[in-house]
Amino acid sequence: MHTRRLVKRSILGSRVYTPSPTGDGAPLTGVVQAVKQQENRDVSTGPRRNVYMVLMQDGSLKEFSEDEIAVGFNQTTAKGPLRSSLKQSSWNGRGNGSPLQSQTTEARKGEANSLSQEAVKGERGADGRRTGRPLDGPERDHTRSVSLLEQKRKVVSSSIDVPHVRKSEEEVDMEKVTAAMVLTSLSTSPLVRSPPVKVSECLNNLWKDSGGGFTPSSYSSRGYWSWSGPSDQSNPSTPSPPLSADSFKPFRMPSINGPPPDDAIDEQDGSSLLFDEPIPRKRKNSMKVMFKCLWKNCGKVLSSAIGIQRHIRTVHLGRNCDSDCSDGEEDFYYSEIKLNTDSVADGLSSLSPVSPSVLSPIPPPNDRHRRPPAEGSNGSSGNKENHSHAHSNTTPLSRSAPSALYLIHADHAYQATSPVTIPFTGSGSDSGPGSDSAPGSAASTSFTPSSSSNFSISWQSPPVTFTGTAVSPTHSRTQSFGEQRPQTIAVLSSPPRATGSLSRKSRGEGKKCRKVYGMENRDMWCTACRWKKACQRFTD
DNA sequence: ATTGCCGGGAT
DNA sequence: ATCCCGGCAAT
Repeated sequence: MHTRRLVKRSILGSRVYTPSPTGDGAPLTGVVQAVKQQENRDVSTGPRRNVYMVLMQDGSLKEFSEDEIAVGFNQTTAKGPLRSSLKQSSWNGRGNGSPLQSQTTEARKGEANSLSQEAVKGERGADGRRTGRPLDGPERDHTRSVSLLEQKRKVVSSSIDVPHVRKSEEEVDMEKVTAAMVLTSLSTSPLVRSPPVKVSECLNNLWKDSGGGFTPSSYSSRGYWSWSGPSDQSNPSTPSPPLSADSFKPFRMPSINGPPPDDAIDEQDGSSLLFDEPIPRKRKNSMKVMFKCLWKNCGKVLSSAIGIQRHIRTVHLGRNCDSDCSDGEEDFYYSEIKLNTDSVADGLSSLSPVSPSVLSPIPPPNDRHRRPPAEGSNGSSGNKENHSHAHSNTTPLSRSAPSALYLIHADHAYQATSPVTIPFTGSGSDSGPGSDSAPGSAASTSFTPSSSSNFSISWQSPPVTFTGTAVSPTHSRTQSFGEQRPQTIAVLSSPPRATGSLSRKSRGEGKKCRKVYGMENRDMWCTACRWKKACQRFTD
């Protein structure tokens, strides 16, 4: 998306010169707050005449026509941006509304324009900036009502000298961030998200301070969003509206395609979605996958596996190397969360084709592959058993958004059982899977989630297998009986592990090789018994 | 505690 | 593929 192009067209927040009200010829400077577009109704002024709301130095708001003001010192360059910024203004048609309200909407668009402010500033140069006067009493009162983001933008644009040389890396970052923010704001509810920029500081710096004040540390990519980091950690029950991430994710994709651009992006992603939208919105097609950090007290949720891996690797595992040197350990510390905003009832039924192994939030604590985060900081002794309760960490999550169906998909291979094979005993050489002699059994094994768009999950078939009464019709006692179990009938059921204990073959009652021959005659056992597999000789 | 055997590692 | 074993669950 061409952020830069879009962005360059805004005039909002730009400093302009206005004719002196006293007519003494000394121009005043002001900052464009909004643009009114007087459409054809005002024919006298010509077609598409613009009126700019300009916040003057003395705190007053004045309207100026397009002809009366000039951006910066260069009047000719002003016209372009001025005119083209029409569509960005939300003031139009809302002139009677409260300024704050309209600025709220406007502010979000303003975020997209922050870059343009740099561009404009480049044209404006230092001259215009220095004409500002120190702020004194009345001005402060007035400017307090100016939207926060507006302030931020202005500060960024007016107080930082950004030489073009510097634009290489940071600007690219900024563009990404900006793009992300714009897209986020477009897709989220119009709730005001107050930026963590201190208003008073901004106001103070707005006019008088051209140098110091606001230092855009790393172009606010990390600094700007950093508030959610600590609070997130200390407050696991932070409402985490995955739906915003939901809508956010598609826009993120392009940036993820390449080499993961920047840690800040990923981090910010998760952070912003935790912060962004306290009120989840319903979406139609709302099955999304998020990745939740299972580390104790972390619970960070990111929308990309890369991001969460990086998060775990850097934050928890304390590894600084990039993703190449990952040994896959991160995999143990996050889990996939499937978010479903449909009703729970819907969720369960609609879910099964999508992810069959979705049920238990976290693999059971006895899982030996899942190591507790031992090497963490100081290794506080309580951590270990806590980790096994990692799934309980998700409860605050679900509590905070009760309408959403949270399904944590443990995607590790060891949790999936082998594909269901339906051996047919007897009949000599069973010619392969194609034989459809058993209606309804074989066909179900190769289930392709046709309706579920583009999930490329090549999931194993569900593990629930009934072992039919082991009809071993021609029960030969030869060792070469073969390894297959007789007649295991697979049944596809949607919540595969719900009947977990059934997945284990019920214990055989009859004699087994071990019983019959005893340990001392182990060599007489059937191979399965020797291998501690299900006995094939004395099947029940 | 014993036993059956699943899941997975080693070769 | 074969062999072995840890460990779970049923008994």
